[in-house]
Order: sequence, then structure tokens, then C-alpha cells
Amino acid sequence: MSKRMGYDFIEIEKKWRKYWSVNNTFRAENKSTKPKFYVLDMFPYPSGQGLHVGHPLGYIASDIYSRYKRLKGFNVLHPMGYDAFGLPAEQYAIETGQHPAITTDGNIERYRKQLELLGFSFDWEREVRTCEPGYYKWTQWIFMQLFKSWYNKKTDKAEPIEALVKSFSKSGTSEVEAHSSEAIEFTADEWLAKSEHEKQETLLHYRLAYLSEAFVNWCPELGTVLANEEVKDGLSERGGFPVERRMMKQWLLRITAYADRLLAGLNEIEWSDALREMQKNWIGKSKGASMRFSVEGSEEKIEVFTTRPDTIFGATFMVLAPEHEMVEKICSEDRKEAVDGYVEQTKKRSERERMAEVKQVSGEFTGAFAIHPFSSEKIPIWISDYVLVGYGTGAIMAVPSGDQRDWEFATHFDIPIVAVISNSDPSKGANEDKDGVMINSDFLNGLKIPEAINTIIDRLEKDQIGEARTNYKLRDSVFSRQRYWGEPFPIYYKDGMPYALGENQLPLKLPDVDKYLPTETGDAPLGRAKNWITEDGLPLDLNTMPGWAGSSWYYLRYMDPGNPDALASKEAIDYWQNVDLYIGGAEHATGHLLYVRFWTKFLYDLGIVPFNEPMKKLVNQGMILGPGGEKMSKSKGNVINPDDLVLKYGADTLRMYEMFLGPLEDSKPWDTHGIEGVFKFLNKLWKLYDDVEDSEPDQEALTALHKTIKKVEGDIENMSFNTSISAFMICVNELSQAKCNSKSILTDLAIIISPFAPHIAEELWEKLGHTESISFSTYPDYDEKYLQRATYEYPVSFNGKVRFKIELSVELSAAEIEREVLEHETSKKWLDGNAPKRVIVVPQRIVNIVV
RNA sequence: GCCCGGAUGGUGGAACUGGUAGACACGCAGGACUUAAAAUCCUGUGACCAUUGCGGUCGUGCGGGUUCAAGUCCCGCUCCGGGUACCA
Repeated sequence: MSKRMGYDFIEIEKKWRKYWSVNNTFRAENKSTKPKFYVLDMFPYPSGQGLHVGHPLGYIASDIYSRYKRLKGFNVLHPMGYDAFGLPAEQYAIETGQHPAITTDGNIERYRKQLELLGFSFDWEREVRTCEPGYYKWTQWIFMQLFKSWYNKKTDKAEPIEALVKSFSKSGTSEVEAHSSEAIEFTADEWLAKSEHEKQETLLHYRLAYLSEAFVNWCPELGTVLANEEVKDGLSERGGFPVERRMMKQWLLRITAYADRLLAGLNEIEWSDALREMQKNWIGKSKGASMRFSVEGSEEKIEVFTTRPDTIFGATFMVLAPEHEMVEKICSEDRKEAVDGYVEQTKKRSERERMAEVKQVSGEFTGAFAIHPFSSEKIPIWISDYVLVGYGTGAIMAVPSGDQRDWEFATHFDIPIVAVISNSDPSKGANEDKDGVMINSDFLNGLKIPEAINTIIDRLEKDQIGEARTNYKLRDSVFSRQRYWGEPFPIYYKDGMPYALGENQLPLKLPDVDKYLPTETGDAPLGRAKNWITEDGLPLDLNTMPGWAGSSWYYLRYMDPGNPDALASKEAIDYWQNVDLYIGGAEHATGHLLYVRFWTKFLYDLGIVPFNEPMKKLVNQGMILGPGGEKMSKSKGNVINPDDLVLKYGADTLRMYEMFLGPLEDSKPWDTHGIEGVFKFLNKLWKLYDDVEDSEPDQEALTALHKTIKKVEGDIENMSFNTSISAFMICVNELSQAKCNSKSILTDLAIIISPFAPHIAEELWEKLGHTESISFSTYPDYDEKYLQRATYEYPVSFNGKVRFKIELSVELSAAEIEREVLEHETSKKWLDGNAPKRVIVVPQRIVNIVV
């Protein structure tokens, strides 16, 4: 017992890693008498680089939380897996011919080893890999359900497409209120008269997963399209290659049908304000009106969207996006050359160039005129790239007195400006404020802006030239990629129309190809696969799904990872419900975190999940920067590898040090020097257990322990791990000082530190004579009675400046405290014979004397 | 431009709902142990003045304000980080 051994972290950590693995210590059962708690990390893409010290930060925090919750009596689900489809493995395959599955498997092995080294309490039996057929079968299945569903605005949920077909057969579109690509109307007879091809074509306008010609972000370098959130500053997020706009036939998901629910749900979840704000802006809901303008000498109407229909009388011109389909139709002969030139120029310029020239005003007059619906005046129609095709209707009524961009355009091209709101000065700039009254506005004159908006909308609706409308910035998501390493679409084509495979044909396995490149005819890589056809010989879709497909529902698969009959059993989903705590990076704000909410709401509509939001609480861990404060990257050569540190100090030291660096959510630079302090601390902790005795603990030790229990418990609940490490250091310093060797104190200490430093805690626990893992113990309750002190050292200040301290009994009343303080020698010195003007006594806080 | 954060010693960071600013570490300096080094332990460490002792003045990015009392609250700036970008 008295034999002293050093802290041999290498042996200790090896021993417990093996123990946990052999005994399946962290296996989570899908039913329990204990309350459930689901802690999830954003699963990693297994890159060839391996982990650096920044990656485990969130995993350490979630692991501490998981282990803590177990000690608090919860049945904890804490799984890990891999987001295994993705571009880097495919790029590597293109370069080397190596099948991406092989590269990916190798990378996963490496990740797994690194993760195991850090002692995480994952239930490894639940590991998932999105690239495995057993997993992507269900990704394909969910896609198929989206394809087979439409969004019913009446019930505000997704419903089977058969119901829509039935309604069409019975009463055409008259009874249907759906989210659709475009407003179409037909009768039951017209529907029934449609050919199969026409019917399918029509249904695509309603399906939640649909094929459509759309402007997409095409990346020639990657040979694929990208979603809006995969493009940053006109370059691809992965690889940094230029991206251009191109019209292509693609799969899209009708996420816009869920815009309002995605917005409303933000109020129900415990996510950071910043993150919810980002999603809110991304959805970009704005209220206004749409109205149709006639075009002089033409049957065509141009529809515009505006948030300020009240300023209609200030509309002195109209602008179409250069890509607007009407441009060609309305353009006059004499303007054709100039207009075509401008359109060409816009097409050629990349997104990036367009953004760089934001401030430059450019545009061309089409030679056509719209007719003002109330004044009947002629309004010239221009094109300019400051109007975007993708937003609203791709056309605006320009009100230069009320919109700064319109004002700049009008000023540049010498177009008249009419003020329509009092206190505007059109010679200086636009008045975008929403106060003032209407002027120069016919029947709106004298109205305040909100009244004017209501009045004009009523009038538009009465005249049937417009209506109130809500617009969203959110676009339907392009869901297909012309790549190899992803989920194949469970879709075949007949007569050029897409049909879903039977559910019994899932998974549709990714076929082998000779090369991971597009075909000679420009088809996606799957075009190289032999026999890529159905049993009936019909061609299968050549696209694959984007990286975020598998990650949009993975949290459900962990609940029941091996299930061959469902994405997870109903029992498992009902038991585990949604994620209680989700930890990951903020960079997924408008991508993954929006899609996973979308898919969850869809699965809710299908009755598969009983909740509307996937993650109740979300915490974004900050980034760990290189020692110089820069992002860690291979090219900068400042990557710190956790394996080296584990070798030198052990995983427990690394875990605690990463937490000690600072608040979880902040970004902070890495400084390897500081790790010594934590290492010394663990050595000190180890020494405390050298000569444990079954003796009665003294008051001091009890106070040290109980204040630490209380502090650490509160800190974990607040995710303030850095301060709990400090608390442990203080506690161990105090116990060492007091030469505490009381078994009862050291037992509780081992338990409360075990979430942070699990290996050493298990070893000490065993030294104390226990035979079962410390994870099965119970978090001790602190007792207030050990925290109460008989005296308090009051800081006494004069005019707010602390002059001396006085130790007084906590039992004293405010009056007694005042008397004691004023009688003190130093008080007399500071009063200098004067009577105090006022004395403030805050019991157990402070005394302040105003002189 | 707009929307969010943030700014505290040489460094990372503490400070609960306004109540002892700088906890806990790193670094640095001095000391003990040692033939020596490592490890360990002890002491000091915001700045300035005083140092014989007591002590004093200033201090949380800058300028104002509220209060007995402000790192914390209010008003006006500066700088840094993140998001977003012609969104009608």
C-alpha cells in the first residue's frame, strides 16, 4: 500500500482503453428505466490528413457531458460515425485510380484509432458510415419519399402524390393548394386527357424532389454543380475553383415549401442567437406585393415583386434581370444589338467578377415600355445585372426616390426621379425610411406608409393586377451531383420521365466504373457503368446525391444502426426522441443544420418521427488556431497532431488541456507550453492517492471537496469546462496542502474528475478497491453545510476604494457590522474626524463608507 | 454597407443577477534539494511612486454618463473576429 509509483499514463491509458472495449462499458440500450439523454457530435468527414488538435475539442466537451450525465443517472446515447461520401476521396481516385471506398476505409481506420486514443465513451457498436449500402439504402429511401410527396398548403404538411393525382382526376387543380414550381390550372377533364408523359411532367411541378431546368452553380473544374452554400465568393468551398451560372436539368428538393416552418421552429430550439439569425437571414422572408405591368404593344405582362407597393407612383422605370425570359420578346429592333451584347457579357462574367464590380452601374434600355397601371404613363424597361433572376420575379419596378440602387441607376442614366414620400430630397439620394406621408401619389396622397401599403394592395387585388405576397430568399436546393462517390438516385427513366424504383430494390448499389471521370459524351461518371439499367432494361439516373444527403438524417440511424427494415425502428425513435445536445462547428449554419431540420420536418409529416426539430440544444465549439493565431493548415505547417501529445503527456492531460484553453465556444490559439501545467496537476492528483486511509475527513478537506462538487456540476451544465479545470486544480492544491488522505474524500474526487480524465480516474478508482468501472458510480451531491463559513472577511471601502479588510462573524446584523467597522482603527484614519455621510453594508459582500 | 460577437497583466484566461479586478495556469525572477542536470518543492510577479516599515497613485480598447459602488448598466466612438452581400 505504501509502495509509491509514478503516474504511468501510458500503461494506465492502454489498460483502460482495452477494458472499456472488451467490456462494452459504454453500450447504450434502447430501453431503460433511466431517463434518456442523447449527446451528439457532428460526425467527421474522414480526410487523409487525420485529426489535428482542433477536431477533438467538441468531442472532448461532449464526452465530458455524456460521462457526467451517466453519473447523474441517465441512459446516455453518445455515438460516432463517418460522413464518408465526398469529393476529396473522389479527386484522389481520379488521380490514382484507387477506388474511393478503399481510400475512405483507410482514412476511417486512422480516424478510429485516433479517436480511441482519446478515451471517448462512444458506443462503438452504433458506428455508422454513410457510404455503406446498409446506410445509404435509407438515404435513397427518404429521397424516394420526397419524390412521392407533394406539399399540401391546406394541411400544411407533405402528403402522398397519389392523393394529389386523385384530386386532379376529380376536380383538376380547383381544390388543390400546393407548393409548386409554377401556378398552373387545369380541369379534371384536361388532366384525364393528358398523356402519361404529360401527367408525369405536370407532377414534377409538385413533387418535393423534382427534376427541373434551373440556373445552377456549375464548377467546370470539379465537373459538377454545387449548392448555394457550397459556393463562397464565387469559388467552390471545396477546392476553391471558379463557379459559373448555367442552366441545367437537375434534381431539386422543394425546401421552400418548409420555409415558414423552418423559420417558426427557430423559436423552439436552444441554439445560439447568431446561428438562428443566420438561418433566419438565409430563409429571408419578406412581405410585400406582386403586381403585373402591361407592356406597350404586347400581350405580355411583366410581374414584379416589391416590399414597397405604396411607392408605385414613384416608379419611373422598370428593370429586368439580363437572364429574364421576357428580355428577348420585348426588345425593340434598334436596341437588340446593345441588349444582346449586355446579356452576353453578363453570362460570360463569373459570379466573382460580378461581385467585384458591385458599385458600378451598368445596364441597357430594351426599347420597350410598360404601362403604369394607375397613371397610364409609359415606363421604360431596362435590363441590368443589379436585378437577380433568382430572387422574386427577376423584375422590379424601380423607384429611384425610395431605393438607393434605383436612385443610382436613375442618376447614372438620367431617368426622372419622383418623390412620393414627404421629407424626401431626390437630389441627394433615396429615402428608404418608413415614416412620412405619401405625396405625388394620386389616391394615396396624405396616407401614412403602412396605411398606403394596405390601400394599394386592396386596390391591386380589386383591379386584379396584383396581390399581397410573401417572398423568400431561400431557394430550392439542387440535389444532384455529376460525380461518382455518392448515393445513386433510385430513379429510372421511361419516355424521358423519371420514375422511382420499387422500395424492395433498395439499396441501389453504386456500380463499378473504369474511370472516375465524365464520359466522352459529357455524361456523369455513372454513365461508364456497365448495365446501369433496370431489370426491364430502362436507363437509371446517372447522378449521385450531394455530400449533405447522408448527414441530413444520420442522428436517427444511430438509434438503431443495423436495422434492415426501417431507417430505425419506431420503438428506438420513440425512446430516444431528438438530440438533447448537439456539438459542432458554426460553419454548417446554413447548410447541414438547415437540411437536417428540413428532413426532420418531412419525416415528421410522414409520421416517422414524433418531433419537429432534430436538435433541441446546439453548441458551436470555437476553432483552435495555430500558435500564431492563424488557421491550422498543412500549407502553413502549423498543424499540431494530437497523437504526439498523447504519447508525451497522455490522453487525460490532452483532454483537460484542450478544455483549459478557454471557453468552448471561443476561438483561441494553441500554445503547447501550457500543457505542462495540466500534466503537473494530474501528477499531483495521482500522488494524493499514495497512502489512502479510511479515516474521518477533516472540515477543511470536506469544504474543499464540496465546493468543488458544486462548482464543477454548475460549470458542466453551463458548458464552462475551463473554469471547472481551475476548480479541480484548486481542490487538489488544497487537499495536497492539507495532506488529505481520507478515502471518502478521494472517492468522491475520483468520481467528479472522471468525465474529464477518465483513464486516471478508473485507475484510482480501482486502487480504492472498486471492481466495476467508475462510469457506473453516482455523481456525489454536495452538502451546503460544508460550504457555510462562520466568518466573512469584509472588504471595507471608503468612497468605493478598498482600504482594509476585517474578519467578522456571518451572524452579525448590518447594524452590528457597521459598528464593528467604524470602530476599527483604520476607519478612524480614513474618516479623519469626520462623521460618515452614509454607510452601505451588503452582508457577506462588502462595506462601503461615504465620507 | 448591413447583422452578430469581442477587446481585461508578458501570454491563455477568471470575476455569479453592479459589490475585494487579475482566480487558475503558462512564462519570467529568486531560492531549496542535487557533484551536476532533469523532476519536485517554496517565494515573488498589473504599472508607477515609496521602500526602513507603513503605504500611496493609476489601472479592464477610447470619450462621456448613471450609481454609495461600473470590467459588468446607458450614450457616442476606435479596432479586431465571424456571418452576409446588389434580396427589390
